[in-house]
Amino acid sequence: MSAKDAYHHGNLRRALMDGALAIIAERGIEEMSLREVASAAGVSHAAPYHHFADKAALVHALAHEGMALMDARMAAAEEAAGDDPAARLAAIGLAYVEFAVERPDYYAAFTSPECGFGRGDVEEPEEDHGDTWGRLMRAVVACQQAGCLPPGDPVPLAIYLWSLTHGLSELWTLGVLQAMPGAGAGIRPLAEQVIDSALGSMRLAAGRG
Amino acid sequence: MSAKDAYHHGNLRRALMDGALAIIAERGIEEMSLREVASAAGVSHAAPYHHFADKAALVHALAHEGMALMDARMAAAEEAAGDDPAARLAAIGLAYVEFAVERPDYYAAFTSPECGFGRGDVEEPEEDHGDTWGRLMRAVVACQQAGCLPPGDPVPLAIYLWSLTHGLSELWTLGVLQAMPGAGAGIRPLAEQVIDSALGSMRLAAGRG
DNA sequence: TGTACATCAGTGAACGCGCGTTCACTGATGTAC
DNA sequence: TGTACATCAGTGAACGCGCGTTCACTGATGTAC
Repeated sequence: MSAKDAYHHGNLRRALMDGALAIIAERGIEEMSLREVASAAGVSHAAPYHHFADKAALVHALAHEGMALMDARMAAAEEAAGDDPAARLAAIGLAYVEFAVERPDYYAAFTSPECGFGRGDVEEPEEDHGDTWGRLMRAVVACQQAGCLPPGDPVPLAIYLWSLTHGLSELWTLGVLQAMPGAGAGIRPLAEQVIDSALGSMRLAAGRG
Repeated sequence: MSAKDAYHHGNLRRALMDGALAIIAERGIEEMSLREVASAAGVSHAAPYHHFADKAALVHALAHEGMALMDARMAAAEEAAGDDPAARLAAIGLAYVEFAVERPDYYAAFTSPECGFGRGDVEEPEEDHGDTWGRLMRAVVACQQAGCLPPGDPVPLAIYLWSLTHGLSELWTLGVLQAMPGAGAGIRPLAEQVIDSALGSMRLAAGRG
């Protein structure tokens, strides 16, 4: 970046967010400092304050963007899965795991205690967040109506599936699963197996009930 | 604590660990500093260095102790569950979730990237850690032999159950699930429902296969 | 029981560091005429 | 097209802070005789 580009950078906001993501991906969100982000963007450490009120605002912006990206990805996967409700639900789950594993930077941002998907975001999803929980619920209900998930309250089913995919993502990212035999093929086969197993055995339970 | 007790404290190591746990429980592991821990124990900020080589050693000790406590709890729950392999497996899972939720301080310590149950601990469990993974695997195999889990490679089944319980614990601790309707009764009914549902539908799948 | 002494576990000053944030500033940019 | 000027987005010095860690020290403790 030339000296001229540095002045009236044009995209400093974006550059700062990307720099922050890179640092988070590399060393974790606790290690991310505004000063390092600024210096990585080739800018003085005071410059970010023209684009973010404070450090928390940067993290919040990342969380926001991350949720929107993940929801978009889940929407696309759901759409691509066709009409079968079970396939759509599986696609949502797989997209969740893949996003969490591929983008631990975003995932760390919107999973962070201060601005993650704690209380408020589930109850009052902001519009441009996407509505991950709502999407999951609708897919679960559609499966119930199609008879491939047991009838009754959909909430416990949604919690079950969210826990499963969230836990799988987390154990992978923590490194536990990556150390296990057969992990060489990456998260995708494992996620497919886990999700198919969940939906498959639940479908049996639905048929029985 | 009197001034006399402060000298040759006798239990400063324990007091430091307890103080660290309290701070972690209250504000998270990133906020825990050796200086604050020392001051909470009523001792100068240099005193901890007579008991821990550095800050990482403190966290490591907490992780170690936490794993041992959790394993002990799982062992007790398993024992108390009697002879039915499915009941034993469910008890293990429930104990995992309860420990994680009740002791987010320990959980944060042994889940932390630097000294958590990342790579090494699964492959080479230290003896006094307890062997959480091994316990889970044995319980899964026992269920397979009893015909209440599908036959075949037990590893994916164990991963499945670990992901489920880990994810449930994490979503609860993050606060997402606590904001949902019906969360007033705490984690236990939810955990029981989720675990029973998993084992129940898998048992159906086992009967079918 | 008393005394000398080694060891143990504290103290408090000091180090250098990186951090978030503020502030007066200045050079570049874009606009009105 | 040229000029005056408001605004925008940078700079760099400075602030106070808490941190991990080191160090020489000292008072308490326990033990050998």
